[in-house]
Parts: sequence; structure tokens; C-alpha cells
Amino acid sequence: MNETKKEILTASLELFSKKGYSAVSIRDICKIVQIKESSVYYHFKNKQAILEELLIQFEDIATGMMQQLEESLSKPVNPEKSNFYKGICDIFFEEYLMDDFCNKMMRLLLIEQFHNDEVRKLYDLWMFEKPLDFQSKVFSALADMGYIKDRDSGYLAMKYYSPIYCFAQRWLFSGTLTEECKEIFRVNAYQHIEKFFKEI
Amino acid sequence: MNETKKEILTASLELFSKKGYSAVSIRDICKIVQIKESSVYYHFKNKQAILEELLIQFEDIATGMMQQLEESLSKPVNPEKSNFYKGICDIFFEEYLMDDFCNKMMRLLLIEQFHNDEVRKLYDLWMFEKPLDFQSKVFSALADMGYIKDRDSGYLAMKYYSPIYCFAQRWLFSGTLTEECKEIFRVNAYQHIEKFFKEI
DNA sequence: TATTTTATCTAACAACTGTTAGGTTGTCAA
DNA sequence: TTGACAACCTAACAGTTGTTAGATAAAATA
Repeated sequence: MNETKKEILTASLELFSKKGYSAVSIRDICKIVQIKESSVYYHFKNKQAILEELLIQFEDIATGMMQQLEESLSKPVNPEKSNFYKGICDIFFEEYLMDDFCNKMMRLLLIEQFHNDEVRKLYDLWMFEKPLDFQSKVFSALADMGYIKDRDSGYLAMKYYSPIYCFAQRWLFSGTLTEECKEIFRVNAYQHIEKFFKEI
Repeated sequence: MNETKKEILTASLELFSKKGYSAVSIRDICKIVQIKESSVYYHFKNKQAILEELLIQFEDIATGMMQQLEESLSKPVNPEKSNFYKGICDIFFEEYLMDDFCNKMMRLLLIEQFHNDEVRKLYDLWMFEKPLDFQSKVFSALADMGYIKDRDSGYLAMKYYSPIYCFAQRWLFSGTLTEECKEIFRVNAYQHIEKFFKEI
């Protein structure tokens, strides 16, 4: 992809995720990329097309992350209960919730879901459905291995995931994603996970 | 308060909570209220002042709801574990999360928090801090009464509240708040609460 | 009755919006 | 050398934006 096109996408995401799609003008984007407004229309059909390209990119990355998770689930390195899970957490946290691009995209989806039905579906899919589905599989696998007794994996997934979602909302999706915010999230999330795995 | 002023606020909230503050024009609001643009400026200093009045109204109502909760905590009607809690849930669910005004306001706060620091603080206060603080008090009270053993009320509050927050996000804050959405939320939330109180 | 106040209006402003037509370069294959 | 194409530009368009000045009419007050 063209270098300028990449820069337009990066600048757009930066602004969209902070101000929301409609509050950002083509000229705002151009000020960052240092090109004239008309040049944007060489790379994109219109403003909406920038957003759509970002959505496609996000879906690609998110799909890849999910595949990565599925793979690491099928071949567990350390079969100890919580360590088995450590690797999975790291992928989901570091390469998804705290990844710069994904994080901004999720913030963008969160803002735009209210007046864009396609975006709402994407947000629900990648923030609730997919993670919960995957967690269910994890707990089913753990039950099969005999590590846990409770076999209601859907309920377990909900109990496990919802605090993480809340922590993400509080520390990762509001404001700028600083190292400090990330650390607060990690501390809270891993504390929760440790307690959770002791209890089940 | 003036009837027209009320209508402006109602129409503004309706639009703001769906499209976001910046995507709504004064003329959009006027189309609903059926007045001319200039008339808005008789009631409000500027567009921002409409948002600020909404924020103040929300804080008043939310504060009132919290007081109501505190009161119902200090005089429990039915001392049975989960029934004791039933009344508190009803207030929080029906008069806060699912109340028409509050629900729209929370959606508005959720959208606007990313580029407005005052709004971010409000959202965090009324969606995380206050509810979690209150839940902590509830579990402390239950522990004092001898109904539960676990005395880490902060941790309990998090475990209790985070699924409810997730359900609210999924079913109450996205799209229009229909009776169907409310019912899905209620089913999920009460199911969670019942299981939760059996476990502790 | 005369005067002030309240609530609305018409009409316009300057700035900003997404978008387009058409011109200007530099690069590369024929 | 010529022509094609990519990547940018200038300049403008028609519409929308928040906001204001000043007029109008009804109601309240003196």
C-alpha cells in the first residue's frame, strides 16, 4: 500500500478514536499528513471509505489474533492450570486489547456503534461474542483435562471475562493509552485471573 | 422551567445519545422542537450549554438514586439473603440503568468521554466508582449480618457488578432501548445474581 | 393606558464541511 | 523523445455549521 495512504489511515484512526468520525474533517486529517484535501480523494473514494478500510484492517487483525488463540489452545505448553492459561492471556491482552492499532479501533467502534449498525455488529462480535465463545472453549478444554469440575463453560466464561472487559473499559479505552494505564490494567487483570483459577 | 426549554433538552438528548454531540446540529434539534434556530439562543447561551444542563440534570438524578439505595440498605425489609438484595437491584436496574433519561445520558457519556475530560470523570464516577463503592457496602453489611463468610467486599463487588455492567453494555446501551432488550437484560442479570448469591 | 418583559421570528454573517474539475509535476516504459 | 500514468496541487462549488442583530407580537406589570 502507498505510503501516503497508510499515513492517512493512521492519522484518521488517531483522530476518529479521540473525537469520533463526524467530528473529524478531511482538513484535520490533512493537517497531520501534510497534504491538500484533494489528495485524499486520490487514495479514497470519500470520507466514509477511510472508515471502511479501517474496519476491514481491524477485522483482519482480529481474525488473525483469534486464530493464534485457537492454535495455542490446541497445543498447551505447560499443562499446569493457571500457567496453561498464561500464554493465552498474553496474546489477548498484549496483542489485542493493548495493541496500539486494535485499541484505537475498539475505541472507535465503541463510539460509532450507536449510529452505525455495521459498527455495532462488529463491536458486539469482537468485544463480546468472539471472546466469550473462545473462553467457553478454554473452560471446556480444562474440564476435559480434569482441571476443573464446573462444566457450565458458558457461565464460567462470563464470570471470567466480564471483569476483564470492565478493566479494559476503565483503563484501556478511556483517554490515551499510557504505560501507566497498561500497568494498572495488567495488575488488576492478573490478580483477578489468579483468584479466579484458585476458586474453580 | 420553560416548556420549550424542556423540549429542547429532550430533543437534544435524544439526538446526542444516538449520533453524538458534534454530529447533531442546532437545526436538527429545532426540526424536532419546531422552532427557529435563533430561539434556542434565548434559552441557552450556546450549544455547549445544552450539554452542560443535561449533565447537571443527570448528576442530580443519579445522586438521588444513590441516596435511595443507601436508605434501602440501612433498613432492609426482608432479611433473607437474596430477597434482601432484590429491592436494591430493582432500584438500580429500573430507575437507573433502564430509566429512559438516565439510559440515554449514560449512552451520551459513553460516546463523549473520549474527547471531554469532564464527561470522562462523570462516566467513571457513575458507572464504576459509585456502583462499586455501594456494592462493597452491601457486602460488608451482609458479612456483618453473618450471611456471607468472604470479607473481601471490594473483590466481591467487582465479581458481582462486572457481569451486570457487561449486560448493560450489550443490551441496554446499544441501539434503541426496547422492551425486548430490557427483558434480555433482566433475565441475564437476575440469573447471574441468583447464582452469585448461591455461591457466596 | 403605557411600558416593560418574554418568547419567538426573519435574515444574515463568517467559518467550515465534503467533494470535484482541471492543472502540474516527476517517473518509467515504448 | 514521446506518451502514459501516478501522485500531488490550486481553486472553487454548494451546502451546513454555530451564532448574532434586530424586528415582532403577546403577556405581564406599572
